[in-house]
Amino acid sequence: MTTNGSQPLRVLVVDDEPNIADVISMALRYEGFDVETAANGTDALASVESYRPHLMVLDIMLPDMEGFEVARRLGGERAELPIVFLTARDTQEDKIRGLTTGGDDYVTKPFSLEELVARIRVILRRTGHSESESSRLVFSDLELDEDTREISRGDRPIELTATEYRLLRYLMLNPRRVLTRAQLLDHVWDYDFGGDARVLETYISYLRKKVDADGPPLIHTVRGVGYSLRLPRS
Amino acid sequence: MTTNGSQPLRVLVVDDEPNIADVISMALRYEGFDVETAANGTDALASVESYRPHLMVLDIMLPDMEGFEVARRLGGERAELPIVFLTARDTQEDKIRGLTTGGDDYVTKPFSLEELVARIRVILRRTGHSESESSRLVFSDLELDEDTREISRGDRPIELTATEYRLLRYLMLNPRRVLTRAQLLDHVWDYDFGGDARVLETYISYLRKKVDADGPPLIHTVRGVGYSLRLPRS
DNA sequence: GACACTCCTCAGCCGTCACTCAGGAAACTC
DNA sequence: GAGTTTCCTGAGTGACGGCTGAGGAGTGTC
Repeated sequence: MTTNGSQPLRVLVVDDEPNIADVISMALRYEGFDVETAANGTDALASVESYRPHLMVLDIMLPDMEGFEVARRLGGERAELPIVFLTARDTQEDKIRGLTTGGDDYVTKPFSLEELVARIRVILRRTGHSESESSRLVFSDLELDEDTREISRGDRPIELTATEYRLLRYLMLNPRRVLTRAQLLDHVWDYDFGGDARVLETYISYLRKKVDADGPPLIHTVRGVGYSLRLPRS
Repeated sequence: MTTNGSQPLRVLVVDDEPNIADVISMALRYEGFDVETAANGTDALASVESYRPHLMVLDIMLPDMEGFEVARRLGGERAELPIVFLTARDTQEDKIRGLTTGGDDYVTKPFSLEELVARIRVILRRTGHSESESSRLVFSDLELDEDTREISRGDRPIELTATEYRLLRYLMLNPRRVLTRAQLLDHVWDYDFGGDARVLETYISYLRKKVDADGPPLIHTVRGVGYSLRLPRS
């Protein structure tokens, strides 16, 4: 679904916390990207030279230098390498502003993997690196536009909240596949979400009310495992 | 959106601060221009020869010579190369006025990227290099003329302040797409703006009062994400 | 120097959203 | 069919995001 034909897109993930770097790179590999990681700014710069990534995920806080410094030292190559910055929530946003240009974006920690992957997708699509110029996800008569965030079932528009949107989007990215509760919680909720796992059920319930209100149900429970987006097997 | 068919327009960016040069060149590449940079006057002159840009963005303060000097030394080519000068806010404007010819313009630092790109667009359109002869942005019954800066909704003219204009223009350049708060702040406000992010809400409020005063609302809030210019869904 | 205007800050209000909780329904087990 | 586990969903709540009116600082104008 996300393969780029013959050449997978290369993403360089730069974060000094191994846990974070691993989680991100695993998610991206799963999405069909080729991934390398670096744990500090020096290695990151070297890796840009050798690995030639199409996009970089760059933590602001690195042991040897700030992420901004890495971006600055890229010099001319900077222009061709879009960056998704990772920042702590309390970081002043103004530090980032001005350093992010048309192609860049940033995500505040803690984030959900869905959030991060979605941002990466949008950027790669805009910079023309992605094969799919369309931003629409379609399953049966259910459609989701990632640019405008508009959702519709048949002709009927559907309004979703932010969390509902992330959940439905993740389901639509993996149609027919059974997604475990753990997968859903990991991808849709922030990675440090420690709350009750039953939120998921609540939000599945919300989604059903809005998405499966009329028409055959698309959201199916797989008891003991998780949920799946599929057509009813009549 | 901004591609020029087969031949992208070439812009030479001359600034000795790498951060500034990078930000500008990234923004312009993102807008579909072909970009080269130079860090001083000597390189700039050489690059004009070899690169043959359609337009030059030229900082006044360069390590080896003033931007004016660069312009002067261009000699005969000067007439065919429009220049957007970058000046510090405290520079005497009369110095610039004397040196800018009909096709030129200037922008004071710090500027917003939208501002700079808009000026470049206007100049290229006037010199006949741009493919789009129209300077009008239209969305539904809302119209914005980039040359005259006139805005109207239906038959009713709308008066906007400078910031309101930049904000509405950026929204109209990206109709239907959801623009994040970060994107809006990056593009509409000066690149070193460090103030409260809530300005954005204030200006959205102003715009709504003027633009959405009568007629269906076009400016929509996407909670937790940003804003979007779109028609109400049924 | 008075005035007008624009930009931005600030604070209070309000609605909505994310999440929790609990009762009960459904499904599986034996 | 009883017991157990899993899941569904309505109600409730705290907190956050967003809107807007008021006002201050800065700048240009006459």
